[in-house]
Amino acid sequence: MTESTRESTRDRLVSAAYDLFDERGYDATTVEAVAERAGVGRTTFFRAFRSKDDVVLPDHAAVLARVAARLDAVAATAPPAAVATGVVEAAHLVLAHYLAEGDRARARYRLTRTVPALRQREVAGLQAYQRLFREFFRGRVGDGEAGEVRAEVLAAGVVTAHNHVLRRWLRTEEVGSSETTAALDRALADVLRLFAPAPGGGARVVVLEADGDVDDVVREVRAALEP
Amino acid sequence: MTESTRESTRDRLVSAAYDLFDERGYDATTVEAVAERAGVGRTTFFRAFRSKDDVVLPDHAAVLARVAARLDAVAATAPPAAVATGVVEAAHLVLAHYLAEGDRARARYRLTRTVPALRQREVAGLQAYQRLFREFFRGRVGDGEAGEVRAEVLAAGVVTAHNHVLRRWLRTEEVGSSETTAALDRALADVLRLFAPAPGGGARVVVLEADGDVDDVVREVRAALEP
DNA sequence: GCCGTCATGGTACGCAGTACCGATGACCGA
DNA sequence: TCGGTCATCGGTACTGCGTACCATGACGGC
Repeated sequence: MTESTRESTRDRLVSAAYDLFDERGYDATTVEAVAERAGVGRTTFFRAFRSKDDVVLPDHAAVLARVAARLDAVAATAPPAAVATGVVEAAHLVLAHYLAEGDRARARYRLTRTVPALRQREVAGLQAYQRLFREFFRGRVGDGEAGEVRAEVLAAGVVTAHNHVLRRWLRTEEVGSSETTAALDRALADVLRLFAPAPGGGARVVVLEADGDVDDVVREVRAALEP
Repeated sequence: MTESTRESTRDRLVSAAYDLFDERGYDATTVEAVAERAGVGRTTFFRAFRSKDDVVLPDHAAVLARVAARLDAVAATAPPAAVATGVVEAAHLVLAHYLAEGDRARARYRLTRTVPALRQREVAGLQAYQRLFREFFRGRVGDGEAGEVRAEVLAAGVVTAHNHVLRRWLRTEEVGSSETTAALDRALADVLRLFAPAPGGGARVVVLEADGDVDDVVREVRAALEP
């Protein structure tokens, strides 16, 4: 059988699975029932998907690979601005995929909310993204043990912020895509700013908010830096 | 009563499981074999543990409850210093549990590294901690949508930093407990400092590193704050 | 037309997890 | 001491996921 028809059976299996999960629920739906509705045998299902829950997240690997490719495109010596751009654009890749999916993404969200096995599966998927970003940040946010921790924490922050915005979109139906994109940018900027290296290179200072007097802030900085 | 029956059935099952997992591997060990070595029936195993992988993380729920209790002890109006202390002490509870476990914790680490199902289970456990810290930080690190994101990102940072230090201890055998405790404090301070509100209340400034001249830093702060 | 090659589907099996039920034994009041 | 009650245990049977194996048929090269 050719490649195109193999893909179509895969798609038919996904559609059949989502339909049945919606009708009877995840646990009450057997793999055999999904295969039967898709018009294939049970064996074919397990050839297309490694497990029953794999059919719920069919293109996780593909999106992950696209994110990895976008991050790989950033040179090791890239300046901070290019690093930030790479992160933001990688995040946009994921968001764009969800926005394109539309209703199916929302159906999956409902499933992962209610079925513990699928929730675990989804969290494991997030972990894969986090590992990607951790490797990406390694060496870019400091050296030594502190740098390692910072890279991992930053990666967790990026993934968490993205996931937060994504969940917000999935939860509420009236939020537009442009609004969601803007919210993602804001959230990512909030996270990335925390770890932004200072232009001078000697010290790293982050100003989160500046409602008070500037002199107070300066005094505070001096107190923190001078022994 | 003999020595073996004085130990609770649950503990006997855990020991039998870890022994067999070490001898034959996780997948090659059946629940029936574990129950048989523990001297009980298969039904009793499933009465003590909800699933096969539950026996690998037997006191996850207990440690989680202790952490929750420690965080609950922090008043909603507690000052930032008390908030930070609560977080650090809660993290120390988890670390202390691992240090007390010793070899079993290392055996579990090896298992979670090699068996995919157990790795998924472990990250799901981390998610539970993260949810706890998220609720704890909610309302303490800002209001509105930005505050929500920040609470979740901060929770992810705390859990990630803790997990990083913990994994480092699990990986290398020569690291002492006091050294690990110090590393945990450092890592948590690094994370918490990012979100620490300024004492003055008007501005928030974070000094991550200060290798350069103090005047340079001050100039930088002024440049960032003054429009 | 004949023969590899590969996707398919069917069969059988192991094992996790659940439901049910009878047996055992501890505890307690009479 | 006896009998009743109740909880815990172990055994049995069942569903369903996931895997291994094998026969079949379609396709393409020779």
